[in-house]
Amino acid sequence: MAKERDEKAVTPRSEDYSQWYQDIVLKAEMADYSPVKGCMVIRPNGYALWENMQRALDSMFKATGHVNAYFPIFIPMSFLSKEAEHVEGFAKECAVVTHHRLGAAPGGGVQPDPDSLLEEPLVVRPTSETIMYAMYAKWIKSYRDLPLLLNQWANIVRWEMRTRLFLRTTEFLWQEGHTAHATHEEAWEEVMRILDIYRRFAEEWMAVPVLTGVKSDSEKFAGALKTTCIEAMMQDGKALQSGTSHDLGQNFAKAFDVKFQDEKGGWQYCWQTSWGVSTRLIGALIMAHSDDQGLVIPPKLAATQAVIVPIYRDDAGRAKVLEVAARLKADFAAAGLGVVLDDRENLSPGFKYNEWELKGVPVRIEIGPRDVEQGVCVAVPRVATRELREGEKRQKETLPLASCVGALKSLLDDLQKALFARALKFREEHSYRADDYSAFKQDIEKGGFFYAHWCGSAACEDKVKEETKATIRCIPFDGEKEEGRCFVCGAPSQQRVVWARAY
RNA sequence: CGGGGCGUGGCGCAGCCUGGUAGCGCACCUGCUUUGGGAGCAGGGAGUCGUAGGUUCAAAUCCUAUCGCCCCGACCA
Repeated sequence: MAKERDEKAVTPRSEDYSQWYQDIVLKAEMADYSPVKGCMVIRPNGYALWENMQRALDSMFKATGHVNAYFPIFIPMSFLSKEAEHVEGFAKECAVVTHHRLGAAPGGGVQPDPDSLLEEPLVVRPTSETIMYAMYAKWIKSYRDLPLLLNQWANIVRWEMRTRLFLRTTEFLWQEGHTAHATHEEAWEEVMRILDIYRRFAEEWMAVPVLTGVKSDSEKFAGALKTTCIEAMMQDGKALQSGTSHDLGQNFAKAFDVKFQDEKGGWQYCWQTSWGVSTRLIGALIMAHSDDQGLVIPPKLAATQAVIVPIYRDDAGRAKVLEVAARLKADFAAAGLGVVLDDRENLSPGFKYNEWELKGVPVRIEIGPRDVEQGVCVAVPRVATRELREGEKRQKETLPLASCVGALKSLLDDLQKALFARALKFREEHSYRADDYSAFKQDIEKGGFFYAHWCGSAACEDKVKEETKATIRCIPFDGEKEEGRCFVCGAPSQQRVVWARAY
């Protein structure tokens, strides 16, 4: 029995965190490996989550004046080399299209037709700054054309050496916003406006608390003046960069000649921003909330908020229970809740409980003959929203059928809050002040965020990375000014920065 | 690109060392009994053992080559 259970269950986090993560993704049917190395198939359970994320983010972008557009997946190779830093940052991971036709191969099968060699190879976009700004140069002529606030939802390709489901795959889905402004101030406001949207999305929808801050120079986006980010802590104490918003200054504007005539008739280069979040957020969500039972999805992002599991002994009882269950389902659906009635036969209720827990459905509703008799049902949140009472193994709430919809809604609400609170508590319990570098070298092994003084030099940063694998995750915006000394070299420092090992 | 591991019914594995013509669990199909935390019994279908060579009377097993995938590290969202 124990062995059978092992086969169905996920590997416990304590045993092998990385295997646990993989098990969750595969067994909850979020994604699967594809025939192409490094690429994954996002299955309906995973894609539904992405769609809900898209919907929430997209409406926040729209509410702040952004509009969607779509640019080509192929970029002329020469575009990549127009901005020096940018090409250096991405050259190593670009897929290149060199032919436009297949022909018969000598040994059978097909091969690229040598006669179809492209004059200029095309790069599969690793990000779209270059091709978008080539167009911006064409569209922007006057200060009246600014600001230009575009976003696109797209797939991109980065040929990574090592991939992990959702966290880093060769192809992934994301949104990339690209804006052009008349002044640096406006551009910077945009950078911060978007970062705040990302923070709010992470905290309010994903229930994942994030730090916001600026990247050190060595961690910033290739071609940017400044990169701001949201950083989340995973349950193994590692950091996950979950979104970035870049101040591009005029670097790309100069490279692509994106300029406008101001009120006085003079020509000026635009100030630009770019920002993005990707399907990596799904990885963040999994690693922030899920447990050894399986996936945990916050109610606000779940496609299915509740699953109803009917319980019965015989045909008569079955009919009665299913009738009530169906009515309950209709009531939930009418209230705008995603609900599934699991009326599959020959599967025991216990089996269904485990399966839906594995898939992360926020609330399970049990309804059996006893409940029908008393006009109630039993609601079980995926994660407890309150302290368990004496003798209580898991939180089960008995809800009168009459007021069930409202009760479920508030239970979902409580769950959303509980998940955030739990994640925040976890982060706080794994955040430390580090003043002594040699102690830090020991402590970093256990994971967590370490707030330490840093002199600002890349040399100290490199040394730490070399010796501990930890990097500066961000220079937090809300960090207090505090006189101190770099914990590596002892030079003066005005503020603590956040160090951690990262994905 | 280094280090490790793995390719055997749909999934997870055993068998390989010591060659003898493929087995277990789960899943699936049928029937009956079941259903408040992963149900039981009976019957059934399904695998050219990653690929290509070689050794041998005989290869999942030994030898050689090759392909692929996963994990860990260096690069990155």
